[in-house]
Amino acid sequence: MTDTSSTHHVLIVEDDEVTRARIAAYFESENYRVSQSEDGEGINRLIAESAIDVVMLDINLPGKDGLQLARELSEKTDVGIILVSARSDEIDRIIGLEIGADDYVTKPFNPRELLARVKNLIRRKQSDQSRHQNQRSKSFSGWTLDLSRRCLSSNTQDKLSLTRGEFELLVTFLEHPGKTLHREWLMEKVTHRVWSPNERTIDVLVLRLRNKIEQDSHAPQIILTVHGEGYLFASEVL
Amino acid sequence: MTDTSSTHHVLIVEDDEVTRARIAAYFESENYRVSQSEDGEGINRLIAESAIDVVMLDINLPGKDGLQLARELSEKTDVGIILVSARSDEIDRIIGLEIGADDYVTKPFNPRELLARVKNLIRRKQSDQSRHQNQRSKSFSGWTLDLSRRCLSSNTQDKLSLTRGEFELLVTFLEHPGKTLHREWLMEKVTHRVWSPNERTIDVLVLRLRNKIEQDSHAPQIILTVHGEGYLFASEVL
DNA sequence: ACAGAATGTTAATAGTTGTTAACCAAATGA
DNA sequence: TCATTTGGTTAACAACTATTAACATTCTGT
Repeated sequence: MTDTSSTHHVLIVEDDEVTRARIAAYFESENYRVSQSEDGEGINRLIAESAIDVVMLDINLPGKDGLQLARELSEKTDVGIILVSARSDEIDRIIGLEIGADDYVTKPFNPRELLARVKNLIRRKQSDQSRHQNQRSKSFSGWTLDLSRRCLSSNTQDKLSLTRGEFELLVTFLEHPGKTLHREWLMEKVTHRVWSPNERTIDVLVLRLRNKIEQDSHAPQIILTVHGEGYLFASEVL
Repeated sequence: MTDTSSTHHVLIVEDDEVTRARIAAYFESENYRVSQSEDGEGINRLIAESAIDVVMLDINLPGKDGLQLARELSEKTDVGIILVSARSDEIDRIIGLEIGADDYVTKPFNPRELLARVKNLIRRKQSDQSRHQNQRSKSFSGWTLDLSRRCLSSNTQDKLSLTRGEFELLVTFLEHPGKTLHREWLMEKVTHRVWSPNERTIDVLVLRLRNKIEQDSHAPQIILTVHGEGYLFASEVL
């Protein structure tokens, strides 16, 4: 299966254009897919939609508070966050605030150091992920998904088989419970294609999955719709 | 299992054409079957489809990340992976080996060294395999396959004989449980021919095997279909 | 060369996935 | 508030992919 994103995708949020371009060029030369933003504007959306692995976030942004942004991101997404700050005392404050960032760097920094931290973070995230994947099964609201047999079982009902698409979608939800997942992102994860506006592929897949797992698929309890955003897996996963 | 040809099949993934041609020529002179790719594009597919023994994978590929590629390969296939890196960066080394690569070479390297490592890896893989093969039998979901007598027995039912094709197919599945095997690949392993689209040979063989080993061949539990991909042996093998 | 078995091929059937469009619900703005 | 717009749901269908029975061919042992 050819992945859209075999390259890791990083986002640089930094208001100083020179610094930004320098970091971007460095990461591009290391074969990263690089996105940039000069302020925090719109990065929520960008991250939710385009499978970004790590954000390098400058704290001192014009207008927006970088810390607030970091908090939002760590609440709403599973993206890796590396905070960049000009002052080391500020970093102390951040650590105290337990904001959800995964790592931090103080200016001035060596691009190599930043790269090393990014690599390290990606590796940490991936080994978390593969620990997830190595589980035999996952349970949620009465159902148990058998990952090796690709089927669902429940205590109340019979075993249920899932189609490939339904299985992939459900696995994706189970890996990110409690986060709103956008169509763009789901499309990339499930079908390895990019989503184009007005496409209903994901909606139909959600419909079919709901018909199988929801008690009343017209009043879904497990996979919720977030209007204008995407879908949200609302059950606890064990 | 005897390969199509007595020669081993290696894949060189390297963007520098001169280096690639040099390595290729060297391996060809040593009677290897050599495939080449200048970027990671499509090698997933190539490996899934054409019985490659070892991939030599340059980490610094244009556009694609060799490490990510290595991870995908080691998750989805049982191919041997040797990473080639321009830098002796310790991080790369650690990540590489953690990610599922089998060996590691730094540039500049002597082709003889690379050859030695490839030979070594093939030997390791073969001794793993022959440990497999030296087993008298393999068991899975109630069945025991007697490898020397080429027959199946179970506690509940009578002994069952398998045809050559069914036996080869089953052995192939038993050697790669939990991996989705493509028709192309199965075709090469089982019948030693190449698969052409719309051919149903493998499907029919799977059908016949299912009829013998599945409780309900219309709702298979052991050999699963992965729509658009291939077949997957879903039982645990001991 | 023959019988019988194994294997390969074909085509009708069944199932999965993607697309469309009609319909319904939520947000928006006079 | 109601009309309008935007976004979500869903059935129906089209395109694609897998299953399977029946038949054709090849292989094997005598």
